[in-house]
Amino acid sequence: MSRPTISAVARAAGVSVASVSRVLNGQPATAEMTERVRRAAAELSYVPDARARSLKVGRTLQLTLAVADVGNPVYVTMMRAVEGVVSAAGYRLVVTATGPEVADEVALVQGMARGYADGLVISPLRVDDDLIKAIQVCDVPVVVAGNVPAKAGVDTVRANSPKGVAMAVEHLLATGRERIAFVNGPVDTVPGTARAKGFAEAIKRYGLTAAGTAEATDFTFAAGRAAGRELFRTSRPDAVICANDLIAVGVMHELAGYGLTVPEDVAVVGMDDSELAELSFPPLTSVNLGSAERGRRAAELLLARIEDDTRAPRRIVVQPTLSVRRSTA
Amino acid sequence: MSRPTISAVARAAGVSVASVSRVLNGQPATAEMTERVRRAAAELSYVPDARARSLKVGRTLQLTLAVADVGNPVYVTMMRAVEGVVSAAGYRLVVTATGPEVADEVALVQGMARGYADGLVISPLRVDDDLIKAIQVCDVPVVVAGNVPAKAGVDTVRANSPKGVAMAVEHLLATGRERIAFVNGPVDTVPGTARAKGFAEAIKRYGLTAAGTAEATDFTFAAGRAAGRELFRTSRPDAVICANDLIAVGVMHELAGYGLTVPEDVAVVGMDDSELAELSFPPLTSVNLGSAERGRRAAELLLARIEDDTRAPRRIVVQPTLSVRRSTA
DNA sequence: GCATTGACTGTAAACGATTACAAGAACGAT
DNA sequence: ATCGTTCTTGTAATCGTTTACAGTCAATGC
Repeated sequence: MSRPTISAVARAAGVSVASVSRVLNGQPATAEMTERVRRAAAELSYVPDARARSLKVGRTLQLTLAVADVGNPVYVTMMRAVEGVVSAAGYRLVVTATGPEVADEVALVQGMARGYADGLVISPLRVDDDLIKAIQVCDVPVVVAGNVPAKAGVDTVRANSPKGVAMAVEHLLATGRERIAFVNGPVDTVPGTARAKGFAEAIKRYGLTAAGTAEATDFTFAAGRAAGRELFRTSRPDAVICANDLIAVGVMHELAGYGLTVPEDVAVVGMDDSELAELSFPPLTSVNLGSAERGRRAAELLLARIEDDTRAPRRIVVQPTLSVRRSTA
Repeated sequence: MSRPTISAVARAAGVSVASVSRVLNGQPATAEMTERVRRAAAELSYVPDARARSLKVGRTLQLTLAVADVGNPVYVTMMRAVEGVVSAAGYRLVVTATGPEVADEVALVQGMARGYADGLVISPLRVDDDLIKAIQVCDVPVVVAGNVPAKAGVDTVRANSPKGVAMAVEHLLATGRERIAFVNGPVDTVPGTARAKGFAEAIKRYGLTAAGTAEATDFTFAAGRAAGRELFRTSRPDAVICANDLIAVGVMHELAGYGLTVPEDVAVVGMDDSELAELSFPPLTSVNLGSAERGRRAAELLLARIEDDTRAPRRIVVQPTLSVRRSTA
């Protein structure tokens, strides 16, 4: 048995479809009309068809969040934050995983024109001109949680990761470390380049040189572990800053394998301050790049843009904080 | 400038809308017709409206996955598995977080009637008659990843967690442990009751008594930590089985606080064998309840059900395996 | 050369809602 | 009693597609 339509309800209540629609959407009607429609709708357990409704009114009440990897705890944090804002505003959140390829992201943005959703928050790992162009010509509002050039003219919420790296360096120096190494993620990603630059600047500012660097092939535990092995083959730093928490945990595991203890022999700092930082052992000092706040602000920006499409694009920068835990004590 | 519609394309190409639709959907047409339509569509960068299309054809090509907590790594695993199957079949995956309340889940299932998606995989923490009834009367296919009574007559994929707990007990006994404690999650949840039952049966079978039990208020790290504290106030087990990995990690942190080392003083076993088990320190022995496989099978069941709605409901049970790591070495 | 076939193409009716517009009812003012 | 106003309700158009059906036209067979 198929779903009842609005005309079935109208027939059952003995009124017109227009009246049913009006009553169910809270427009004024007599008490008797309201009663009859309500009763008939309940009787048939009618629920309006979202497809038809969104075709007519031009809105789906769905928003999309696109992230590179649903498994990365930092995206989980962002997801929760976005979900909170979005559902409070009466929208449903659709979470999509883009692949690691920038082409996937371009396809996703172009696909938005199909009207699946009323807006998009995208957190791209890699950005190129195609993606920016796709966002610019996209006819549904898009907010980028990440770093794109100001001249692109798109709404943006980003972290200040160079400053975050600098905070980590300062903290390590202040706690007496002298030979600081850096394990980055893939340098052809947006966060990768930003963090590499931040580290280079920070140590230069303090007149230091890097006590070793390595590049993980990915922002994952396994890649972090491999990069840690690489790093310790040639260097003996007394502190390691890592491009994210997963890499940091990988490095800590590797250190344990060499009989080095954290924080006594080597201090380790992660980035993202994800739930993992708290769970890891020892608990990981981590640069909080404000993923929750970034998610929240991005969602708010998107809602505002949906409200008023003529507003000038805004670029929000969320400042980092440092969560000090035992891994650098 | 608003999106071009199919009639704009038809006008530009000098043909009828029906022809445009046919060409774009790959139905036979003359080479010239195909060429003209393709050219006009590309010219206007036309993409068909998903809302209108799904209203007409009655399908959205979206499937929904509903989980209680997007942050729980076990759901992340399941999510990835479902996403893989679903996108290979040409569907988009919509991930929704239900709240912890069963009423939220009922509302979600009822809301499916709006036609947001063509099917639903739901992994409910708590199940009651309302939820089962909602699933039964729901006119879009639903697959439950979890445990519901056979007489409910719904497609189901579930884990065998009693057997999983038994495997953990056997492993601990085989490695010389004698005083086994159990830290459960909330006992009013489906996995909570199943695991409590499994533990009670297993230790009885081996003629043991529990060396202590505690109940975390939630399947989270913080709750696990608190439950660990509770447990060790009164008991001195040499092994602890935990209802999931997050709780296990919480317990391990607590143990470290007492100067007890894992695995020398106390062995710890988690459940779910999530990514966290590998990351934790020491790496956590964990019962793999097959979340990836459960996700995969659930997705396949859903696709099959969409294909043929008359099939008798199936109940699939995925068998557990044990991933032995250092926490019980 | 004409009827028949077959392959394409166009016309128009859906899908299920919302909503502009018109029509009818009720009511008070003149 | 009549008119105008206001409030409620119904009729029908509309959103952008797909698709059943009918129509056109060339090719084929006799």
